[in-house]
Amino acid sequence: MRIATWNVNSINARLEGVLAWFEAAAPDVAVLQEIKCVDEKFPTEAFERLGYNVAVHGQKTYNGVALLSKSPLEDVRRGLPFVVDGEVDDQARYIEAVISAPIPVRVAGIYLPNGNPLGTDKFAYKLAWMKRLQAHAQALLTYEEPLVIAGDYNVIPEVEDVHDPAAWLGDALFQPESRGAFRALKNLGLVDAYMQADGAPGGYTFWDYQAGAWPRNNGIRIDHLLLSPQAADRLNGVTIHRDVRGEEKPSDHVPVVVDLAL
DNA sequence: ATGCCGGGTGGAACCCGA
Repeated sequence: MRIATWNVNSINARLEGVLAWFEAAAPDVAVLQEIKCVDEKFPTEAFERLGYNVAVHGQKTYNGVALLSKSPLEDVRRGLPFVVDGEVDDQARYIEAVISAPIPVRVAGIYLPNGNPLGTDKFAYKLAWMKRLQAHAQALLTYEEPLVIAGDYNVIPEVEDVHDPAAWLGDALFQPESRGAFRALKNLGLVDAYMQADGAPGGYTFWDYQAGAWPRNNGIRIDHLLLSPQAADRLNGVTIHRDVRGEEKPSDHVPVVVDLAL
């Protein structure tokens, strides 16, 4: 079973290229981030024609996530639980479902907050969101089942994951607090699929639109798939579809696909 | 290069992304 994650930077602006990629790559499951539309504006029928079941957690203008699967979706959750009662969150950044394959797998799609600039409520929101994610991941891990938490984490885990580390020292994606929270998440018992399957430096998944970042390969690795032990034990490989970045009207992120023996 | 590009909104200029 192949499970993909892709920040598409507006599903409707990107639809033609996204559908072409889905026809060619044909992942069994995919999570999309930054769809930038409400549920009713998501091109559900176009994906259904390709054989996908569709679950959407959208919002107007910003954020928005979707989960697609050729097998039926069960137990769909939209939004992370709150750690403290009474908290509110109007940003659509989390979707989760159980894929009813012969061996079921729970797949979560996340669009983790960017957090820039530092010293603002945006960075505090990022760290608070990561705490909520950690609490929920800890709960899910108690099920001891195949689990994949995939998406745009907006965290550069290590210096090997960035072409020009010095340029990112003041950025929320490369702060010790952000990297520490990502490590804490992994320390619950989750495995970074790319690091287990490959681990080569420079496995970038994002290149800025500006300043010739793509032709200069000035990239960062921020799109990750974290696996529970039951999923990691079935890991066949990970593929970063970096060529997609060079196509017409690309997203600034490329798809990352994990292959699990499920 | 704390916005050079690019998308969305709304109908110009501004918010947001990483």
